Order: sequence, then structure tokens, then C-alpha cells
Amino acid sequence: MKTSTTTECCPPAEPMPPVPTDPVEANEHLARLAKAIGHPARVAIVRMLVRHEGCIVGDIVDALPFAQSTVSQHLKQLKDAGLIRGEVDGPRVCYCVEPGAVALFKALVEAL
Amino acid sequence: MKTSTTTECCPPAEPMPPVPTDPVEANEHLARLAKAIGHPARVAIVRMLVRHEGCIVGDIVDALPFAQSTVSQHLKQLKDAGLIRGEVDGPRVCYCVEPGAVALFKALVEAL
DNA sequence: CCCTCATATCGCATATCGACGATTGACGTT
DNA sequence: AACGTCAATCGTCGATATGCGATATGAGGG
Repeated sequence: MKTSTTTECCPPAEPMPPVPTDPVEANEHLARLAKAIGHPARVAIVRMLVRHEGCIVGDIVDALPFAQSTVSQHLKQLKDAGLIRGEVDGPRVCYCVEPGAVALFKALVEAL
Repeated sequence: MKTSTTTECCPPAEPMPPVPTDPVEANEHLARLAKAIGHPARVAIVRMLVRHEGCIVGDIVDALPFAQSTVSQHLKQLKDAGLIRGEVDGPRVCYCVEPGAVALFKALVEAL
């Protein structure tokens, strides 16, 4: 198996970062998460990572119609927003969703 | 009563724009909505409009620490995304949430 | 060791955003 | 008709986003 690497590399991950109590901070947090999601490619990435329970790497690049460097930037933005996590797995890098962050995002949106 | 105008002006509004079936289109739609939400001021605006069942106008400007023109631009972005609607009510303009769009957004996020 | 593969990062060009002040337009009031 | 008010738009500016190719970096394999 080489073509599609679906290695296991994601730790259990925390349950859910505390929902911000301060309304202003909640707004900013939601805005930050929404902004990170605010691009079709990043939506696709998140969806892909959520579906593939495990993690994927350069498969993401193959699945998207963008150059490798572009995809890497999108991954960085998602990582900066705390939505995903990347861990080095030998020669390749393994990305996985941060379930808590996604849950928080859903909660914040639901609370709109 | 002049200071805080909370006039009634929002029509019942449709129940919910159809959830896009095409996954690509769903991604783009979600991205568009998320992008529109991806700013603290716009989050605040949406939240404000959702809470005040009716509609508000220049009160939004007073509630935010930005110039009137800036708030107007944010309102325009939200309107372009289909999240809110603005109707002229005499000398002032009345904004209200598009409940269907918000529901769709929530549904799309939930389906992540 | 060198070489390759997989990612990240840099540098660049273009486009859009975010904020503002100033102007315009629409509407009531006087 | 002239005025004042409210809101949208214009023009501008710096900052950021988005895309790419080219280049660094790092881990493994020959």
C-alpha cells in the first residue's frame, strides 16, 4: 500500500476547548474559525480530514486543483486557526482534524 | 421615541433555501457564508439582528466602534452573502436576518 | 554521501479586505 | 425650495489573501 496512505497518527485529542464566556471573545473566536473555513479549498480539506478518520498527507494535494505550495498554505491557515493538526510521520506529514475545535465551531455557529 | 428605532419591517421570509446537493457547490456555498461571517464586526451584526427579532438600522453603527461607512460595507457583504436583507423604511433603512440563510449555514456547518 | 521524495517556506504578482473621510442620494420637515 | 438626517457609494490607503514557481529543509534509500 503506497498510493493512498491512511496511517494512524492522530492522538485522541482533547474533548473540547472551553466555550469562551466573554461575548466579545466569542465573536472574535467565531470570526477566526469562520474566516479559516471561508474558502472552498479549506472546506474541502476539513471535510476530507473529518471523513478519513485517520489522517492524510499529500493525498490532499492530489485531491485539490491547486499547486502543492498553495495547498500547504491553506493547511497552514487551518492549523493556525487550530482546526487541524499536523504531525511528522517519517518522510511525510500527517494532518488530522482537531475535533474539539470543530465542535466548538459548530457550537458557536449554533448559538448564533 | 426617537433614539432607538425598532420598527417592524421584515416580511416572513422563506423557510430555507434548498440545501445544495452538489458537494462542490455545497463547499462553495459554505465557504461564502463562512467568509461573510469571518469578521468580528459582522458576527456582532448578525447576532444583533438575530436577537432583535425586528430590524435595526443606524443603531448598528452606534453599537459598533467603526465609522458609518465601514459598517455599511460590512452590511453590504452580509447582504451579498444573502445572510441579511435591507429594506428602505422611509428615511432609514431596516436590516433583518434572512432566517433561511442562517439555518442553511448552521446546517452546512453541522454537516461538516 | 548523494539523491530523491514529501513539505514547508520564500518571493512575487494580483486581487480583495478593512478602515476612513468625503461625497452623493433619498426622504421628511420646515 | 432649502434644509437636515440617514445611509450608500466613491476614492484612497495600507494590510492581507490567493495563487504560483522556485527554493529550502528533512527523512530515507541507494
